[in-house]
Amino acid sequence: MLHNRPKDLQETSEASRVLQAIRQIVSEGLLPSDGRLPTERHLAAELEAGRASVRRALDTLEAEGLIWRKQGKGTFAGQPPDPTEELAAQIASDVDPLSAMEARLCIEPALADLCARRATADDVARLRKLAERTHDAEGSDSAEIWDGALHHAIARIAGNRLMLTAFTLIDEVRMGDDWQEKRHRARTPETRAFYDAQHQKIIDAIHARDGTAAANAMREHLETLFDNLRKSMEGRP
Amino acid sequence: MLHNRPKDLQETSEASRVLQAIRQIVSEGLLPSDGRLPTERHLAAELEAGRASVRRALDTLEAEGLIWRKQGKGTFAGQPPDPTEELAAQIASDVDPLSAMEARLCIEPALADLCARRATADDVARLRKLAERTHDAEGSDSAEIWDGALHHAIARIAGNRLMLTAFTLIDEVRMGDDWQEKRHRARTPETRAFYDAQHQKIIDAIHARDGTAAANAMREHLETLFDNLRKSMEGRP
DNA sequence: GGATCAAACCAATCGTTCATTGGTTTAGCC
DNA sequence: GGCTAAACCAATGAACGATTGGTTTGATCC
Repeated sequence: MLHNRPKDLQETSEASRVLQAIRQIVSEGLLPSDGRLPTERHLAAELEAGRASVRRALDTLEAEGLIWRKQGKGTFAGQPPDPTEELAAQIASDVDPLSAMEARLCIEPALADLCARRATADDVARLRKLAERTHDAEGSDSAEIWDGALHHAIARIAGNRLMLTAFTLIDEVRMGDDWQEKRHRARTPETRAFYDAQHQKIIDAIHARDGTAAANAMREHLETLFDNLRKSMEGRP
Repeated sequence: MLHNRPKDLQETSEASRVLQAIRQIVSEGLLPSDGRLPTERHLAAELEAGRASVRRALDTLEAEGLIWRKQGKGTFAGQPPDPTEELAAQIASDVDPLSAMEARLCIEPALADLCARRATADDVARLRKLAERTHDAEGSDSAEIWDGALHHAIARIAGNRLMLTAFTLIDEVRMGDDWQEKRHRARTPETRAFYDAQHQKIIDAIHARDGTAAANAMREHLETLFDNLRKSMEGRP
């Protein structure tokens, strides 16, 4: 409770006072295990503020990605949950690497296209940073992870929730199991240099806002991956 | 009703009599659109048999894969549904009609392509039958359903589990609600004739095993749907 | 005795209702 | 302009009852 707020010390506005108070609640571990915050009405009463002020503060925190809200449900700390993983686990058993690649070849060029048409300057900068990380990665493991992050970022920037979910589904299944090893074998120093160049080409097209070129570059990239995967598989089935 | 069953002709047992009767109900198209069978109690009364006999018959049909049952829900013809619906229901809230159409434009042409390369003669025959049903459908509701079944069949024949799941995801979200009404307005007698012709074109391409043509025909079909949806939306937002 | 039926009960599901919660608007107060 | 208070909307969830498949029991009929 903050009942003893001195009325004469109003150097900071009501808005920032409330924001600070809620931010403290969130950052400290003072929440139930599900991360649920008190209701807006409750917070308003507790902080002796109006609901509008509380909501403005929550708006800020939501924009910062620290909380997420759902009408009729509540306000929660952290990121909104992604139910995709569960579904991916369920269907992973009857999906083989080739059909996963087929699916990627279908959806990722389209995502690159949308990405090129919707990316902001910030987005492009973030992609370049990810490509750099992929390039600089030491081990094959690490390179895989940054490569995945790059593809995922492109999917997110594309700005279509359904297609992002479809991509995530494919990605989860792909990361799932088994063929991890096969892909590892398919990633040699030579292919890595090749992949880096293709990533550059994709990002350049996105930077140039050329959706068609981005889609083509992505398709080319995936075809390369596909070929290498096939080679690696027919060698040792 | 089978009230006039002669008591003296008991060459076949009660069990097989009930089984035959229910099998007929399932195989004929005497079910509501969702494939729901009458309740066990209802069937028992209708067939003048006990519930136990009806259940034994349903056990057989379930073992044959012709029906599936769920406690508290009912008995249905066909196969049990995917776990995809759950995911669809969860993300349906933040998907708008336009982005759903965007996703369809991405995935369905690719599915048509794969379908053309993998469909058997039986598959093509089934597609033609569905297109016919769509054409003959009386109401706008009914046409929607058969249209959906046609697109779903193409996705299934394409033979890629991941892409089928992605399609089902989009389809479930699309069928969810809200915009149902908008799509209804977009479906007029003129557009329906147009759609029928486009369906024909798609199936012809599949029949000819021409993947590229099938994809293009599908894309054209979806573009038409997209345009009509947009018109219908801007008219009354 | 085997098969069948009637009845009763259990458990899962669905539709409805109602309270809760975030989302939004309006009016009034410094 | 910033803030509060109040009222309303829309979405969610908990609770209840009705429905439906799942199961058991005992009676009935060849």
